[in-house]
Amino acid sequence: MEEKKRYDAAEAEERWQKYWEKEGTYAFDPDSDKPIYSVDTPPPTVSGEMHLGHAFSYTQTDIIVRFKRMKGFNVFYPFGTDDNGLATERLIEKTKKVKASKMDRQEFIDLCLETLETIRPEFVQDWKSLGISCDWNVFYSTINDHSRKISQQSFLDLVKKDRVYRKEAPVIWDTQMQTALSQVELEDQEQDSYFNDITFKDGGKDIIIATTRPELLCSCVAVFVHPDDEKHKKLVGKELEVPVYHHKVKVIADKRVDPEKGTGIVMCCTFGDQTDIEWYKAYDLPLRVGITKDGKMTDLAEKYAGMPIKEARKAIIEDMKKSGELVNQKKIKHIVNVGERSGVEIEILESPQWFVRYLDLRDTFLKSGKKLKWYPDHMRSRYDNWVNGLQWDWCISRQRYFGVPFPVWYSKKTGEPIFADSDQLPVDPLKDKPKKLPKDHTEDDIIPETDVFDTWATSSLTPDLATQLFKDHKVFKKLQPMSLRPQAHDIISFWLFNTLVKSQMHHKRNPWETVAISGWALDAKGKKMSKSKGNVIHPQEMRDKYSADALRFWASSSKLGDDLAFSEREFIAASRTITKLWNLARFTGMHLEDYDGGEGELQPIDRWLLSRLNRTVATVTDALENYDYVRIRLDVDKFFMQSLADNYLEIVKDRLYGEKNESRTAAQYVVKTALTTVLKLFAPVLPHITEELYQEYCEKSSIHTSSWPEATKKLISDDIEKHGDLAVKVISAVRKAKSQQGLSLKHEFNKITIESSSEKELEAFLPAISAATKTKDIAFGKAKEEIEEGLKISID
RNA sequence: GGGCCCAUAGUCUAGUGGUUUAUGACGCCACCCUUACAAGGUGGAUGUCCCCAGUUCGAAUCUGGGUGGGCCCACCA
Repeated sequence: MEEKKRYDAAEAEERWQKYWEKEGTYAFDPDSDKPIYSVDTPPPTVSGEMHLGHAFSYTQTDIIVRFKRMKGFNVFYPFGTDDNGLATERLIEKTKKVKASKMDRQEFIDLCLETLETIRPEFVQDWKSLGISCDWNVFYSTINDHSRKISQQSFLDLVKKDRVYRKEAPVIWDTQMQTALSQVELEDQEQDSYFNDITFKDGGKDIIIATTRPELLCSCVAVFVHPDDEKHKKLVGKELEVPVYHHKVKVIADKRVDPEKGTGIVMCCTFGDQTDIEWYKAYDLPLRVGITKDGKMTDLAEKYAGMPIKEARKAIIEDMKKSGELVNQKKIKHIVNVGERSGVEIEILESPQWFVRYLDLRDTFLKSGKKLKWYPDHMRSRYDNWVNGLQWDWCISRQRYFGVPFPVWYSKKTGEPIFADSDQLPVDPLKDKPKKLPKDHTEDDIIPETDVFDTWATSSLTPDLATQLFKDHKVFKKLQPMSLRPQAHDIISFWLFNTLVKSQMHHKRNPWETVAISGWALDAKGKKMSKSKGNVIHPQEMRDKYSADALRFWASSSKLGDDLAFSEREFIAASRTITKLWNLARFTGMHLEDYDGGEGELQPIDRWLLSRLNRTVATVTDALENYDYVRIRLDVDKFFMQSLADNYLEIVKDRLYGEKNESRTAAQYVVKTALTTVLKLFAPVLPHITEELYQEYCEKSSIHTSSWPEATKKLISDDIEKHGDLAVKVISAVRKAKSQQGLSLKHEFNKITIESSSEKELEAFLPAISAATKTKDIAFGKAKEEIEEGLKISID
């Protein structure tokens, strides 16, 4: 047999990935009777490449899934890509140098679909090359026909259940992207601004109000003061004259006013911020729209009409300075909401939108959250926190070009919506016509809805998108509810919550039994990675430099839910473990060529190792059942490096090299058992190297479909371990002596005298000590005795 | 401002009341070519367990308060 001296990770990893795909190692078997473990895999957004956070969290899930597979589950582990919505639009606009707003809509959609097809394989390849054990044939894209159909079906079902409505409502608006946004799509940004003290007129008296947005004066519909504000409460009920525009507005008392802020008096505009919306609703205030959808002033702004918002602000400030209506300006820094993709300050505008009504279901959602098993458990409170804080129904419409269209048309005559038939889905109302027209309507009497769904409206259906691939199969019912939802903590309020909402509405049950929440991968300083900071680490580079297994080893070093700072040293440590495994397996294999499969005559040191091994199996298995995969890293690594490699192997070397007898057979048995078990325990974390060594030295079939080791309880013994540990202490003391005297470890002392109160326990390990220290003459003795030659060791 | 989480050697980390003179790794220092491995081995040095107070016979561990950091929410006139 030609032996390779070194492990070529890059070569081996690619070879095994191809092997797994060819052999269908991770294929879900719909015909199997084994219990199913199903995973609602997060579909990553096709944005060109996998980032380190992906590598981190997908590895953590993969470890759990690989464990379940080895435990005998029929694993359903699909893979999808999320190629819906704004992210894709932006990607296409950038790479293809086009503007969606300046193109024919269908042409743009075709370009998106076409581009996605070409970049998707390469994108998915990053996941494959990490050794993620998804069944790549169970695939969905959130924009393909299958998903569009399910998403539209979901909408129609909610219509039927009276859970959706269309309404003119104030929505968060991005004037650059020209669409409604959800709370999720906002970012905070600190900006320099001015607090402008401006004068409203109470008859002849000046009332000073501070505002950062004087250009909204044309939209001013009321003025508010705090009901307990002694200074200003006498104004309540009066009508004030708005500067510049001279219309009159009422003064109303409301406790949402902070009397300490500004002058303690606030103007309410429709709309400046969220509080304005609340007041607008609570006091039935008029609507005065000052801003257009593309961020310019309306005719209401009179001389400023048509100006972009910021320009209008400057102009109105200058004019008010001249007129004396602006009495003071204070420079401030304040936080404003900007669109996460456009970076532009958001506005609140009223526009017709589709909503999912769910505020009435708050209690159901809280109860459902309690029924889920959360790992780690404390993540549940983030969910509760969000549900308790819900203020608005879910706005699911977006005024974008690329996405899943609403299956809706409107009657030109009545304005009533006309819904698609569920058997004509997926539909694009821009191209298709409704199956049934309302009475007295021809096709010319209808107009299509041009809005598309919020991406969450579709991605909240991932359990359905994945399992409905098996809809016509008898296994379908068993796939839901799914066993596991893995995801990161930042999107608990969106993806997790929305998925639960849809599942409760459609199926009246939770979409999964368990959720596993992973943390974030941070840069080496523990800071969030972002392109603008330039601290992005590409997992592909690390994979190429070290190996996929090393990358996984790093990812497995942080507890579920904890963030992990990038550390290249961990990759070096991982490489070391991988090399060590390789060498240990080679050594073991060398001595197993004539192994007959028997147990031989076990020596005390053999029982010591077997006890440690079985204890490790027991704790690691138990931990993995609780999603605590870090134990693999902590316990298996420790067992393998310390007990097995550093001590046991050094001790049994001379038995393995020695003549064929029962003692040698026992050593072969233990070494083979330990190697096989260690490989299996490491397999979820290091799938490539363990497969390589398992198939070379253990079995000719995949380690990943082999059975997870079971701990043999009767082999675990506290006493044996304690006594063996003493022997290891003696060996360590001898090594220390050699090290301090500058002697080679091979050096043979004439005699070693051990002083210990545990002579009886050590007695049985003398042959092991002798072998590891290369010294034949070992005896017990007293410290006081004069020893003429050799080494004296004291152990207690 | 509110909720949740985190804080252990230069760095990462184990440890949820006594078994700990705190675990392992990286890094550092010294020695060693030893029949798996020099991409190695053996040994060594390195800690106010964030701070203060309390509970307890005993606290890294429990309680309260503080400081620093993270995520989410709210505010952002």
